[in-house]
Amino acid sequence: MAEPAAMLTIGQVALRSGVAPSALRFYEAEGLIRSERTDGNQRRYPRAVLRRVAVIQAGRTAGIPLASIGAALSLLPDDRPPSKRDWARLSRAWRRDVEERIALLERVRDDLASCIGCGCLSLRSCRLFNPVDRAAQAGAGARYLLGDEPPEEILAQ
Amino acid sequence: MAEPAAMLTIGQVALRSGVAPSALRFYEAEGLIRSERTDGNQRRYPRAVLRRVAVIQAGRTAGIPLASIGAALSLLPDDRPPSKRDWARLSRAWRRDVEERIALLERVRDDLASCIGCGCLSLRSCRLFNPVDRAAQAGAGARYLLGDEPPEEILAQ
DNA sequence: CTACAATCTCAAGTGCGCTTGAAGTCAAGC
DNA sequence: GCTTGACTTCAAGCGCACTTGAGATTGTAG
Repeated sequence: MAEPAAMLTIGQVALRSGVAPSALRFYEAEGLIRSERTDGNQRRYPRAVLRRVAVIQAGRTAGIPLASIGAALSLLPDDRPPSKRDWARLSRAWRRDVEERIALLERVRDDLASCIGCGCLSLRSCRLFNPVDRAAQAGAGARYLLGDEPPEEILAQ
Repeated sequence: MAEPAAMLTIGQVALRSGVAPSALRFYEAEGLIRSERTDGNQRRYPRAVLRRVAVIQAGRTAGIPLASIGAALSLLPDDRPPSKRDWARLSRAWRRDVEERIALLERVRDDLASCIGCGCLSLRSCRLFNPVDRAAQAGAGARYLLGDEPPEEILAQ
């Protein structure tokens, strides 16, 4: 006697997820979520969409680009609960991303702290000017190539 | 006998900082850095600009919007080394931002971990669906307003 | 003096993640 | 049956942080 599992309107999903209808339509256009349609062409979502939207939200918070989130979501079943393995795979992959991001931020935090110590006056030791893994960013590469002398010159004021 | 402290061309600053000339011009247009000009109207930077650019880079890495970085920089002297107090002020302010951001990411990380445990099958305990401080994001407010029942319904598949 | 790389300005373009607006359709309550 | 609010599509716009390109000028090495 499983009921038809009432579908949600876009407004209801928006309310429950905290995501604007326009964003939901956008996600659908980008293939991150799907909907069925009424005879009158209005979207109807299975409840499972809320899970997907929650995952999208978590990914966005973690700074993962929408396209990557979409790729990850495509590994999950579309409107059925993901299996433990499905989920573990996605979860692990993101965890690494998140932890890298955390490590980067911790480094910035520590650099800021160390700069309080050095006062940035005689900052031979200031890590802000030793941008070790700055290249790790999505930069245009080619950072500190040839002319990269040690901060010596920078230090002279 | 302090020499004229040779100025840097935009290309040199680009090379040493790892920031593209176009970005340096952009930063100047936005008031984050300044330059002097040669008779022929080319930019010349004092070495101190490298400090400012490094600060900009650190801020960007920390996810601080350029405008806020600009505001922070405006508290620092323009082409002289900042005093310990100047620096400590900026440094402390950003440190809080960075730590908030880290805390947010740690929460996402932990949520992902907890979801491995719950498998998202019977996720009464899944924190992904309990978006506690999701509202802390730069969202459009109004998240989980009235119709915000506990995940009960979400849980039903 | 000349050649050539580097620099200049200004306008327009890019990528991401949406939002907004116009013009029209649908669905639910009275 | 009608009104009203929620919904539809499509195109365009926005904010951020830059990049790109055109066309002109500068600065330096030979």
